[in-house]
Amino acid sequence: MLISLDLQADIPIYVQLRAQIIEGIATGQLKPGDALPSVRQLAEDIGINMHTVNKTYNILKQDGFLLVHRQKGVVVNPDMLPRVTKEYVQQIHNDLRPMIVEAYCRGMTKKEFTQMCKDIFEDLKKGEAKS
Amino acid sequence: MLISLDLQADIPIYVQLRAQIIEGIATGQLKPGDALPSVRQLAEDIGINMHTVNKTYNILKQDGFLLVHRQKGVVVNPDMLPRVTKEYVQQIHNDLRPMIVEAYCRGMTKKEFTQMCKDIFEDLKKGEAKS
Amino acid sequence: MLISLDLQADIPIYVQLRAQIIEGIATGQLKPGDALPSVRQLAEDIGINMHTVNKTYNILKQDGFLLVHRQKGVVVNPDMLPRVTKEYVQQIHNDLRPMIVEAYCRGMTKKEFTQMCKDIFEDLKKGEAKS
Amino acid sequence: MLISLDLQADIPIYVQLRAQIIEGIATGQLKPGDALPSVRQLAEDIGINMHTVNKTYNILKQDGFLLVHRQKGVVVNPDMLPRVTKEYVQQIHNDLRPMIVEAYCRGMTKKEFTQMCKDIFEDLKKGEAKS
DNA sequence: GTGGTCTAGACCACG
DNA sequence: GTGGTCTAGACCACC
Repeated sequence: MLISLDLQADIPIYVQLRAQIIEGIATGQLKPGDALPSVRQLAEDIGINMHTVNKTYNILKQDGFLLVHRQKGVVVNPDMLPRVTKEYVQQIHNDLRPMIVEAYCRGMTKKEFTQMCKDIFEDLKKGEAKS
Repeated sequence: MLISLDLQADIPIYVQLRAQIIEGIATGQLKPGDALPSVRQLAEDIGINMHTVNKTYNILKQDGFLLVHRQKGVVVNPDMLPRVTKEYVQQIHNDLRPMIVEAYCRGMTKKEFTQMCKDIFEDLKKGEAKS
Repeated sequence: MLISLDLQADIPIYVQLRAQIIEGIATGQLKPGDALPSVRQLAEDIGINMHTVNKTYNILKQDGFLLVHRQKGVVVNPDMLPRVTKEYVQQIHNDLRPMIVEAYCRGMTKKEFTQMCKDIFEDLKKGEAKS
Repeated sequence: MLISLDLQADIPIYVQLRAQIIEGIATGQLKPGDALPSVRQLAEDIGINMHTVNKTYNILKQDGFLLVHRQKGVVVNPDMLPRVTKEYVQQIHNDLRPMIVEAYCRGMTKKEFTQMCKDIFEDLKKGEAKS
Protein backbone atom coordinates (compact mmCIF):
# COMPACT_ATOMS: atom_id res chain seq x y z
CA MET A 1 0.00 0.00 0.00
CA LEU A 2 1.25 3.43 -0.95
CA ILE A 3 1.47 6.13 1.67
CA SER A 4 1.88 9.72 0.53
CA LEU A 5 2.49 12.39 3.12
CA ASP A 6 3.21 16.07 2.82
CA LEU A 7 5.70 16.76 5.58
CA GLN A 8 5.52 20.49 4.83
CA ALA A 9 1.75 20.79 5.10
CA ASP A 10 0.28 22.31 8.22
CA ILE A 11 -1.72 19.16 8.82
CA PRO A 12 -0.01 17.02 11.46
CA ILE A 13 1.72 13.98 10.01
CA TYR A 14 -0.20 11.60 12.23
CA VAL A 15 -3.50 13.01 10.95
CA GLN A 16 -2.42 12.56 7.34
CA LEU A 17 -1.22 9.05 8.06
CA ARG A 18 -4.49 8.21 9.79
CA ALA A 19 -6.40 9.38 6.73
CA GLN A 20 -4.21 7.31 4.43
CA ILE A 21 -4.75 4.15 6.44
CA ILE A 22 -8.49 4.71 6.56
CA GLU A 23 -8.40 5.22 2.81
CA GLY A 24 -6.59 1.90 2.52
CA ILE A 25 -9.37 0.23 4.49
CA ALA A 26 -12.09 2.05 2.56
CA THR A 27 -10.69 0.94 -0.80
CA GLY A 28 -10.11 -2.64 0.32
CA GLN A 29 -6.34 -2.49 0.07
CA LEU A 30 -6.41 -3.29 3.76
CA LYS A 31 -8.94 -5.94 4.69
CA PRO A 32 -10.19 -6.94 8.15
CA GLY A 33 -7.57 -9.16 9.75
CA ASP A 34 -4.72 -7.87 7.60
CA ALA A 35 -1.53 -7.06 9.45
CA LEU A 36 0.01 -3.62 9.18
CA PRO A 37 3.73 -2.94 9.11
CA SER A 38 5.39 -2.61 12.50
CA VAL A 39 5.69 0.93 13.81
CA ARG A 40 9.43 0.86 13.24
CA GLN A 41 9.14 -0.58 9.77
CA LEU A 42 6.53 1.88 8.60
CA ALA A 43 8.36 4.77 10.20
CA GLU A 44 11.50 3.86 8.33
CA ASP A 45 9.66 3.29 5.06
CA ILE A 46 8.03 6.70 5.01
CA GLY A 47 10.90 8.48 6.70
CA ILE A 48 9.27 9.66 9.89
CA ASN A 49 9.73 8.92 13.54
CA MET A 50 8.50 5.74 15.14
CA HIS A 51 6.49 7.64 17.73
CA THR A 52 4.52 9.45 15.08
CA VAL A 53 3.45 6.15 13.54
CA ASN A 54 2.72 4.84 17.00
CA LYS A 55 0.46 7.80 17.73
CA THR A 56 -1.47 7.17 14.53
CA TYR A 57 -1.88 3.47 15.33
CA ASN A 58 -3.05 4.33 18.83
CA ILE A 59 -5.70 6.72 17.58
CA LEU A 60 -6.93 4.19 15.04
CA LYS A 61 -6.98 1.57 17.78
CA GLN A 62 -9.09 3.84 19.91
CA ASP A 63 -11.36 4.53 16.94
CA GLY A 64 -11.82 0.80 16.50
CA PHE A 65 -10.19 0.53 13.07
CA LEU A 66 -7.11 -1.32 14.32
CA LEU A 67 -6.21 -3.56 17.21
CA VAL A 68 -3.09 -5.19 18.51
CA HIS A 69 -2.96 -8.92 18.10
CA ARG A 70 -0.35 -10.39 20.42
CA GLN A 71 0.96 -12.70 17.74
CA LYS A 72 0.30 -10.87 14.49
CA GLY A 73 1.10 -7.35 15.68
CA VAL A 74 -1.15 -4.50 14.59
CA VAL A 75 -4.05 -5.68 12.42
CA VAL A 76 -7.19 -4.22 10.87
CA ASN A 77 -10.06 -5.01 13.21
CA PRO A 78 -11.29 -8.39 11.96
CA ASP A 79 -14.56 -8.37 13.88
CA MET A 80 -16.27 -5.07 13.40
CA LEU A 81 -15.08 -1.93 11.74
CA PRO A 82 -16.42 1.35 13.15
CA ARG A 83 -19.82 2.35 11.84
CA VAL A 84 -21.78 5.60 11.68
CA THR A 85 -22.57 6.33 15.31
CA LYS A 86 -24.59 9.20 16.65
CA GLU A 87 -21.45 10.89 17.93
CA TYR A 88 -19.77 10.47 14.58
CA VAL A 89 -22.68 12.11 12.77
CA GLN A 90 -22.56 14.95 15.25
CA GLN A 91 -18.85 15.40 14.75
CA ILE A 92 -18.95 15.28 10.97
CA HIS A 93 -21.83 17.72 11.00
CA ASN A 94 -19.83 20.13 13.12
CA ASP A 95 -16.91 19.87 10.74
CA LEU A 96 -19.06 20.22 7.67
CA ARG A 97 -21.10 23.21 8.72
CA PRO A 98 -18.44 25.95 8.67
CA MET A 99 -17.18 24.63 5.34
CA ILE A 100 -20.63 24.86 3.83
CA VAL A 101 -21.26 28.25 5.35
CA GLU A 102 -18.20 29.68 3.68
CA ALA A 103 -18.92 27.93 0.40
CA TYR A 104 -22.46 29.33 0.47
CA CYS A 105 -21.15 32.77 1.33
CA ARG A 106 -18.84 32.62 -1.67
CA GLY A 107 -21.77 31.82 -3.90
CA MET A 108 -21.28 28.11 -4.35
CA THR A 109 -24.64 26.45 -4.92
CA LYS A 110 -25.98 23.46 -3.08
CA LYS A 111 -25.80 21.55 -6.34
CA GLU A 112 -22.17 22.40 -6.95
CA PHE A 113 -21.23 21.38 -3.45
CA THR A 114 -23.04 18.08 -3.44
CA GLN A 115 -21.64 17.33 -6.89
CA MET A 116 -18.17 17.75 -5.45
CA CYS A 117 -19.02 15.26 -2.71
CA LYS A 118 -20.44 12.81 -5.22
CA ASP A 119 -17.31 13.05 -7.33
CA ILE A 120 -15.18 12.11 -4.34
CA PHE A 121 -17.47 9.19 -3.56
CA GLU A 122 -17.22 7.98 -7.14
CA ASP A 123 -13.47 8.37 -7.09
CA LEU A 124 -13.35 6.16 -4.02
CA LYS A 125 -15.50 3.47 -5.53
CA LYS A 126 -13.28 3.38 -8.58
CA GLY A 127 -10.26 2.85 -6.34
CA GLU A 128 -12.13 0.06 -4.61
CA ALA A 129 -13.02 -1.64 -7.88
CA LYS A 130 -9.41 -1.64 -8.99
CA SER A 131 -8.00 -3.13 -5.83
CA MET B 1 -25.08 39.61 16.15
CA LEU B 2 -24.54 36.71 18.48
CA ILE B 3 -21.11 35.14 18.70
CA SER B 4 -20.90 31.71 20.29
CA LEU B 5 -17.48 30.26 20.96
CA ASP B 6 -16.54 26.98 22.55
CA LEU B 7 -13.37 27.58 24.53
CA GLN B 8 -13.12 23.87 25.22
CA ALA B 9 -13.24 22.73 21.63
CA ASP B 10 -10.03 21.81 19.89
CA ILE B 11 -10.68 24.41 17.23
CA PRO B 12 -8.64 27.60 17.72
CA ILE B 13 -10.72 30.54 18.85
CA TYR B 14 -9.70 32.66 15.89
CA VAL B 15 -10.94 29.96 13.51
CA GLN B 16 -14.26 29.75 15.31
CA LEU B 17 -14.61 33.51 15.32
CA ARG B 18 -13.80 33.69 11.61
CA ALA B 19 -16.50 31.10 10.93
CA GLN B 20 -19.03 33.04 12.98
CA ILE B 21 -18.37 36.27 11.14
CA ILE B 22 -18.63 34.52 7.78
CA GLU B 23 -21.88 32.99 8.95
CA GLY B 24 -23.08 36.50 9.83
CA ILE B 25 -22.29 37.59 6.29
CA ALA B 26 -23.81 34.47 4.76
CA THR B 27 -27.10 34.96 6.59
CA GLY B 28 -27.26 38.67 5.92
CA GLN B 29 -26.86 39.75 9.52
CA LEU B 30 -23.76 41.51 8.31
CA LYS B 31 -24.27 43.31 5.02
CA PRO B 32 -21.63 44.75 2.68
CA GLY B 33 -20.52 48.07 4.12
CA ASP B 34 -21.60 47.26 7.68
CA ALA B 35 -19.10 48.18 10.33
CA LEU B 36 -17.79 45.60 12.78
CA PRO B 37 -17.02 46.31 16.42
CA SER B 38 -13.53 47.52 17.19
CA VAL B 39 -10.97 44.90 18.09
CA ARG B 40 -10.98 45.99 21.71
CA GLN B 41 -14.74 46.15 21.90
CA LEU B 42 -15.35 42.73 20.44
CA ALA B 43 -12.60 41.16 22.52
CA GLU B 44 -14.14 42.55 25.67
CA ASP B 45 -17.68 41.58 24.67
CA ILE B 46 -16.91 37.96 24.09
CA GLY B 47 -14.22 37.68 26.73
CA ILE B 48 -11.21 36.76 24.65
CA ASN B 49 -7.80 38.21 24.01
CA MET B 50 -7.52 41.29 21.82
CA HIS B 51 -4.80 39.64 19.76
CA THR B 52 -7.16 36.82 18.87
CA VAL B 53 -9.77 39.20 17.47
CA ASN B 54 -7.06 41.06 15.65
CA LYS B 55 -5.79 37.86 14.08
CA THR B 56 -9.28 36.96 12.92
CA TYR B 57 -9.88 40.38 11.37
CA ASN B 58 -6.54 40.22 9.59
CA ILE B 59 -7.27 36.83 8.08
CA LEU B 60 -10.71 37.96 6.95
CA LYS B 61 -9.15 41.06 5.44
CA GLN B 62 -6.70 38.92 3.56
CA ASP B 63 -9.54 36.65 2.44
CA GLY B 64 -11.36 39.71 1.11
CA PHE B 65 -14.35 39.49 3.43
CA LEU B 66 -13.39 42.59 5.39
CA LEU B 67 -11.50 45.79 4.72
CA VAL B 68 -10.57 48.91 6.63
CA HIS B 69 -12.71 51.97 6.01
CA ARG B 70 -11.15 55.34 6.92
CA GLN B 71 -14.12 56.51 8.96
CA LYS B 72 -16.05 53.40 9.90
CA GLY B 73 -13.11 51.20 10.85
CA VAL B 74 -13.37 47.57 9.85
CA VAL B 75 -16.31 46.94 7.53
CA VAL B 76 -17.69 44.11 5.47
CA ASN B 77 -16.27 44.49 1.97
CA PRO B 78 -18.86 46.75 0.26
CA ASP B 79 -17.65 46.12 -3.28
CA MET B 80 -17.10 42.45 -3.86
CA LEU B 81 -17.21 39.55 -1.46
CA PRO B 82 -14.83 36.64 -2.14
CA ARG B 83 -16.08 34.17 -4.71
CA VAL B 84 -15.29 30.56 -5.54
CA THR B 85 -11.74 30.69 -6.83
CA LYS B 86 -9.78 27.81 -8.20
CA GLU B 87 -7.59 27.76 -5.11
CA TYR B 88 -10.64 27.75 -2.90
CA VAL B 89 -12.10 24.76 -4.72
CA GLN B 90 -8.80 22.96 -4.37
CA GLN B 91 -8.66 23.69 -0.66
CA ILE B 92 -12.21 22.67 0.09
CA HIS B 93 -11.69 19.51 -1.92
CA ASN B 94 -8.64 18.66 0.15
CA ASP B 95 -10.58 19.22 3.35
CA LEU B 96 -13.58 17.28 2.15
CA ARG B 97 -11.82 14.20 0.87
CA PRO B 98 -10.59 12.67 4.14
CA MET B 99 -13.97 13.33 5.71
CA ILE B 100 -15.74 11.50 2.93
CA VAL B 101 -13.23 8.68 2.93
CA GLU B 102 -13.90 8.01 6.59
CA ALA B 103 -17.64 8.37 6.19
CA TYR B 104 -17.56 5.91 3.29
CA CYS B 105 -15.39 3.52 5.32
CA ARG B 106 -17.95 3.62 8.12
CA GLY B 107 -20.67 2.69 5.69
CA MET B 108 -22.30 6.05 5.14
CA THR B 109 -23.84 6.19 1.68
CA LYS B 110 -23.34 8.92 -0.87
CA LYS B 111 -27.00 9.75 -0.51
CA GLU B 112 -26.82 10.07 3.28
CA PHE B 113 -23.79 12.30 3.04
CA THR B 114 -25.16 14.63 0.39
CA GLN B 115 -28.46 14.79 2.26
CA MET B 116 -26.54 16.00 5.28
CA CYS B 117 -24.95 18.71 3.16
CA LYS B 118 -28.30 19.71 1.72
CA ASP B 119 -29.80 19.94 5.19
CA ILE B 120 -27.08 22.36 6.22
CA PHE B 121 -27.66 24.45 3.10
CA GLU B 122 -31.37 24.57 3.83
CA ASP B 123 -30.74 25.48 7.44
CA LEU B 124 -28.60 28.36 6.24
CA LYS B 125 -31.22 29.67 3.87
CA LYS B 126 -33.79 29.59 6.63
CA GLY B 127 -31.50 31.69 8.80
CA GLU B 128 -31.10 34.10 5.92
CA ALA B 129 -34.82 34.43 5.38
CA LYS B 130 -35.45 35.26 9.02
CA SER B 131 -32.76 37.88 9.36
CA MET C 1 -2.77 18.14 45.97
CA LEU C 2 -0.22 15.53 46.86
CA ILE C 3 0.95 13.10 44.22
CA SER C 4 2.78 9.98 45.32
CA LEU C 5 4.31 7.76 42.67
CA ASP C 6 6.44 4.67 42.92
CA LEU C 7 8.90 5.01 40.07
CA GLN C 8 10.24 1.52 40.78
CA ALA C 9 6.90 -0.27 40.66
CA ASP C 10 6.01 -2.28 37.60
CA ILE C 11 2.90 -0.18 37.11
CA PRO C 12 3.55 2.45 34.42
CA ILE C 13 3.96 5.93 35.81
CA TYR C 14 1.18 7.33 33.68
CA VAL C 15 -1.24 4.74 35.08
CA GLN C 16 -0.30 5.61 38.63
CA LEU C 17 -0.61 9.31 37.90
CA ARG C 18 -4.02 8.77 36.30
CA ALA C 19 -5.18 6.95 39.43
CA GLN C 20 -3.91 9.74 41.65
CA ILE C 21 -5.74 12.42 39.70
CA ILE C 22 -8.95 10.41 39.72
CA GLU C 23 -8.52 10.01 43.45
CA GLY C 24 -8.16 13.78 43.69
CA ILE C 25 -11.45 14.20 41.87
CA ALA C 26 -13.14 11.45 43.88
CA THR C 27 -12.19 13.06 47.18
CA GLY C 28 -13.12 16.54 46.09
CA GLN C 29 -9.59 17.94 46.18
CA LEU C 30 -10.12 18.60 42.50
CA LYS C 31 -13.53 20.02 41.70
CA PRO C 32 -15.22 20.40 38.29
CA GLY C 33 -13.77 23.46 36.61
CA ASP C 34 -10.56 23.44 38.64
CA ALA C 35 -7.40 23.96 36.65
CA LEU C 36 -4.59 21.42 36.84
CA PRO C 37 -0.90 22.27 36.77
CA SER C 38 0.60 22.61 33.31
CA VAL C 39 2.23 19.47 31.96
CA ARG C 40 5.66 21.01 32.37
CA GLN C 41 4.97 22.26 35.86
CA LEU C 42 3.60 18.98 37.13
CA ALA C 43 6.37 17.03 35.43
CA GLU C 44 8.96 19.15 37.17
CA ASP C 45 7.18 18.97 40.52
CA ILE C 46 7.06 15.19 40.61
CA GLY C 47 10.33 14.68 38.78
CA ILE C 48 9.16 12.93 35.66
CA ASN C 49 9.15 13.75 31.99
CA MET C 50 6.69 16.18 30.46
CA HIS C 51 5.50 13.60 27.95
CA THR C 52 4.51 11.17 30.66
CA VAL C 53 2.29 13.79 32.26
CA ASN C 54 0.96 14.67 28.83
CA LYS C 55 0.04 11.06 28.18
CA THR C 56 -1.86 10.89 31.46
CA TYR C 57 -3.73 14.11 30.71
CA ASN C 58 -4.61 12.83 27.25
CA ILE C 59 -6.03 9.59 28.58
CA LEU C 60 -8.06 11.43 31.19
CA LYS C 61 -9.26 13.79 28.47
CA GLN C 62 -10.39 10.84 26.42
CA ASP C 63 -12.07 9.34 29.48
CA GLY C 64 -13.95 12.59 29.96
CA PHE C 65 -12.43 13.52 33.31
CA LEU C 66 -10.39 16.41 31.96
CA LEU C 67 -10.58 18.81 29.07
CA VAL C 68 -8.43 21.55 27.65
CA HIS C 69 -9.79 25.01 28.10
CA ARG C 70 -8.11 27.39 25.71
CA GLN C 71 -7.73 30.06 28.34
CA LYS C 72 -7.46 28.14 31.61
CA GLY C 73 -5.36 25.23 30.34
CA VAL C 74 -6.23 21.72 31.49
CA VAL C 75 -9.26 21.66 33.79
CA VAL C 76 -11.49 19.09 35.44
CA ASN C 77 -14.53 18.64 33.21
CA PRO C 78 -16.95 21.27 34.55
CA ASP C 79 -20.00 19.92 32.75
CA MET C 80 -20.27 16.23 33.27
CA LEU C 81 -17.85 13.82 34.86
CA PRO C 82 -17.82 10.28 33.47
CA ARG C 83 -20.48 8.00 34.88
CA VAL C 84 -20.96 4.27 35.11
CA THR C 85 -21.55 3.24 31.52
CA LYS C 86 -22.33 -0.22 30.25
CA GLU C 87 -18.82 -0.52 28.82
CA TYR C 88 -17.31 0.56 32.10
CA VAL C 89 -19.27 -2.08 34.01
CA GLN C 90 -18.11 -4.68 31.50
CA GLN C 91 -14.51 -3.60 31.87
CA ILE C 92 -14.49 -3.49 35.65
CA HIS C 93 -16.18 -6.87 35.71
CA ASN C 94 -13.47 -8.31 33.51
CA ASP C 95 -10.80 -6.87 35.77
CA LEU C 96 -12.51 -8.01 38.93
CA ARG C 97 -13.22 -11.59 37.94
CA PRO C 98 -9.70 -13.03 37.89
CA MET C 99 -8.93 -11.27 41.17
CA ILE C 100 -11.95 -12.85 42.82
CA VAL C 101 -11.24 -16.23 41.29
CA GLU C 102 -7.80 -16.29 42.83
CA ALA C 103 -9.02 -14.94 46.14
CA TYR C 104 -11.70 -17.64 46.22
CA CYS C 105 -9.18 -20.29 45.30
CA ARG C 106 -7.01 -19.19 48.20
CA GLY C 107 -9.93 -19.59 50.53
CA MET C 108 -10.93 -15.99 50.98
CA THR C 109 -14.66 -15.81 51.71
CA LYS C 110 -17.15 -13.63 49.96
CA LYS C 111 -17.63 -11.76 53.18
CA GLU C 112 -13.93 -11.10 53.67
CA PHE C 113 -13.59 -9.83 50.12
CA THR C 114 -16.57 -7.52 50.20
CA GLN C 115 -15.48 -6.24 53.60
CA MET C 116 -12.18 -5.27 52.03
CA CYS C 117 -14.04 -3.36 49.34
CA LYS C 118 -16.23 -1.66 51.91
CA ASP C 119 -13.18 -0.60 53.90
CA ILE C 120 -11.72 1.07 50.84
CA PHE C 121 -15.01 2.84 50.16
CA GLU C 122 -15.14 4.08 53.74
CA ASP C 123 -11.55 5.22 53.55
CA LEU C 124 -12.43 7.25 50.49
CA LYS C 125 -15.42 8.89 52.10
CA LYS C 126 -13.30 9.88 55.07
CA GLY C 127 -10.84 11.53 52.72
CA GLU C 128 -13.70 13.34 51.09
CA ALA C 129 -15.08 14.59 54.38
CA LYS C 130 -11.72 16.01 55.38
CA SER C 131 -11.10 17.91 52.20
CA MET D 1 -10.62 -28.28 30.61
CA LEU D 2 -11.38 -25.40 28.30
CA ILE D 3 -8.86 -22.62 27.93
CA SER D 4 -10.10 -19.40 26.36
CA LEU D 5 -7.57 -16.72 25.54
CA ASP D 6 -8.09 -13.35 23.92
CA LEU D 7 -5.03 -12.67 21.81
CA GLN D 8 -6.30 -9.18 21.12
CA ALA D 9 -6.74 -8.15 24.72
CA ASP D 10 -4.11 -5.99 26.33
CA ILE D 11 -3.52 -8.61 29.01
CA PRO D 12 -0.41 -10.73 28.44
CA ILE D 13 -1.18 -14.27 27.37
CA TYR D 14 0.71 -15.79 30.27
CA VAL D 15 -1.40 -13.77 32.71
CA GLN D 16 -4.61 -14.92 31.05
CA LEU D 17 -3.42 -18.51 31.05
CA ARG D 18 -2.47 -18.29 34.71
CA ALA D 19 -5.95 -17.00 35.52
CA GLN D 20 -7.57 -19.80 33.56
CA ILE D 21 -5.61 -22.49 35.37
CA ILE D 22 -6.42 -20.94 38.73
CA GLU D 23 -10.06 -20.87 37.71
CA GLY D 24 -9.77 -24.56 36.88
CA ILE D 25 -8.48 -25.21 40.37
CA ALA D 26 -11.07 -22.96 41.98
CA THR D 27 -13.96 -24.71 40.28
CA GLY D 28 -12.61 -28.18 40.93
CA GLN D 29 -11.95 -29.04 37.29
CA LEU D 30 -8.34 -29.42 38.39
CA LYS D 31 -7.98 -31.19 41.70
CA PRO D 32 -4.89 -31.46 43.92
CA GLY D 33 -2.61 -34.09 42.43
CA ASP D 34 -4.06 -33.80 38.92
CA ALA D 35 -1.48 -33.68 36.16
CA LEU D 36 -1.39 -30.80 33.68
CA PRO D 37 -0.57 -31.21 30.00
CA SER D 38 3.09 -30.92 29.09
CA VAL D 39 4.36 -27.51 28.10
CA ARG D 40 4.64 -28.56 24.46
CA GLN D 41 1.24 -30.22 24.42
CA LEU D 42 -0.63 -27.29 25.93
CA ALA D 43 1.19 -24.78 23.75
CA GLU D 44 0.18 -26.71 20.66
CA ASP D 45 -3.40 -27.22 21.81
CA ILE D 46 -4.10 -23.57 22.40
CA GLY D 47 -1.87 -22.30 19.65
CA ILE D 48 0.63 -20.22 21.59
CA ASN D 49 4.36 -20.18 22.09
CA MET D 50 5.91 -22.87 24.25
CA HIS D 51 7.85 -20.25 26.21
CA THR D 52 4.60 -18.61 27.19
CA VAL D 53 3.20 -21.81 28.70
CA ASN D 54 6.50 -22.41 30.40
CA LYS D 55 6.44 -18.95 31.92
CA THR D 56 2.93 -19.50 33.23
CA TYR D 57 3.81 -22.85 34.80
CA ASN D 58 6.87 -21.35 36.45
CA ILE D 59 4.91 -18.53 37.99
CA LEU D 60 2.25 -20.91 39.25
CA LYS D 61 4.98 -23.12 40.71
CA GLN D 62 6.46 -20.15 42.48
CA ASP D 63 2.98 -19.19 43.72
CA GLY D 64 2.58 -22.71 45.11
CA PHE D 65 -0.36 -23.72 42.91
CA LEU D 66 1.69 -26.21 40.90
CA LEU D 67 4.74 -28.37 41.48
CA VAL D 68 6.78 -30.88 39.51
CA HIS D 69 6.05 -34.54 40.20
CA ARG D 70 8.80 -36.98 39.19
CA GLN D 71 6.48 -39.30 37.30
CA LYS D 72 3.43 -37.25 36.45
CA GLY D 73 5.20 -34.07 35.39
CA VAL D 74 3.54 -30.80 36.41
CA VAL D 75 0.68 -31.38 38.85
CA VAL D 76 -1.65 -29.31 40.99
CA ASN D 77 -0.06 -29.07 44.41
CA PRO D 78 -1.46 -32.12 46.22
CA ASP D 79 -0.49 -31.04 49.73
CA MET D 80 -1.42 -27.45 50.29
CA LEU D 81 -2.75 -24.89 47.91
CA PRO D 82 -1.71 -21.28 48.51
CA ARG D 83 -3.74 -19.47 51.12
CA VAL D 84 -4.42 -15.83 51.94
CA THR D 85 -1.09 -14.54 53.11
CA LYS D 86 -0.39 -11.09 54.42
CA GLU D 87 1.48 -10.22 51.25
CA TYR D 88 -1.39 -11.44 49.15
CA VAL D 89 -3.84 -9.26 51.03
CA GLN D 90 -1.54 -6.31 50.57
CA GLN D 91 -1.26 -6.96 46.85
CA ILE D 92 -4.96 -7.45 46.24
CA HIS D 93 -5.68 -4.32 48.22
CA ASN D 94 -3.28 -2.36 46.06
CA ASP D 95 -4.96 -3.66 42.92
CA LEU D 96 -8.44 -3.09 44.24
CA ARG D 97 -8.01 0.45 45.47
CA PRO D 98 -7.60 2.31 42.16
CA MET D 99 -10.50 0.34 40.72
CA ILE D 100 -12.76 1.33 43.60
CA VAL D 101 -11.58 4.93 43.51
CA GLU D 102 -12.59 5.25 39.87
CA ALA D 103 -15.87 3.41 40.42
CA TYR D 104 -16.65 5.74 43.31
CA CYS D 105 -15.69 8.75 41.24
CA ARG D 106 -18.10 7.64 38.54
CA GLY D 107 -20.89 7.44 41.07
CA MET D 108 -21.01 3.71 41.67
CA THR D 109 -22.23 3.02 45.19
CA LYS D 110 -20.59 0.72 47.71
CA LYS D 111 -23.63 -1.50 47.47
CA GLU D 112 -23.48 -1.76 43.68
CA PHE D 113 -19.81 -2.59 43.78
CA THR D 114 -20.03 -5.25 46.46
CA GLN D 115 -23.06 -6.73 44.73
CA MET D 116 -20.94 -7.12 41.63
CA CYS D 117 -18.32 -8.94 43.67
CA LYS D 118 -20.95 -11.17 45.23
CA ASP D 119 -22.35 -12.02 41.81
CA ILE D 120 -18.94 -13.15 40.67
CA PHE D 121 -18.52 -15.28 43.80
CA GLU D 122 -21.91 -16.88 43.21
CA ASP D 123 -21.09 -17.48 39.59
CA LEU D 124 -17.93 -19.27 40.68
CA LYS D 125 -19.75 -21.48 43.16
CA LYS D 126 -22.24 -22.44 40.49
CA GLY D 127 -19.37 -23.50 38.23
CA GLU D 128 -17.92 -25.50 41.09
CA ALA D 129 -21.19 -27.31 41.77
CA LYS D 130 -21.57 -28.33 38.15
CA SER D 131 -18.05 -29.68 37.73
C1' DG E 1 2.98 31.24 29.13
C1' DT E 2 0.20 27.07 27.41
C1' DG E 3 -0.53 22.55 24.90
C1' DG E 4 0.59 20.08 20.41
C1' DT E 5 3.81 17.90 17.55
C1' DC E 6 7.99 15.72 16.12
C1' DT E 7 12.48 13.78 16.67
C1' DA E 8 16.07 10.68 18.71
C1' DG E 9 17.50 7.16 21.44
C1' DA E 10 16.93 4.02 25.18
C1' DC E 11 15.09 0.02 28.04
C1' DC E 12 11.74 -3.49 28.96
C1' DA E 13 7.95 -7.00 28.62
C1' DC E 14 6.12 -10.15 25.63
C1' DG E 15 6.05 -14.12 22.51
C1' DG F 1 11.27 -9.54 16.54
C1' DT F 2 7.10 -6.84 18.37
C1' DG F 3 4.73 -2.99 20.93
C1' DG F 4 4.94 -0.21 25.38
C1' DT F 5 7.17 3.08 28.12
C1' DC F 6 10.17 6.78 29.42
C1' DT F 7 13.49 10.34 28.67
C1' DA F 8 15.45 14.59 26.45
C1' DG F 9 15.22 18.32 23.73
C1' DA F 10 13.27 20.95 20.07
C1' DC F 11 9.89 23.90 17.31
C1' DC F 12 5.39 25.72 16.60
C1' DA F 13 0.53 27.48 17.16
C1' DC F 14 -2.29 29.68 20.20
C1' DC F 15 -3.65 33.09 23.63
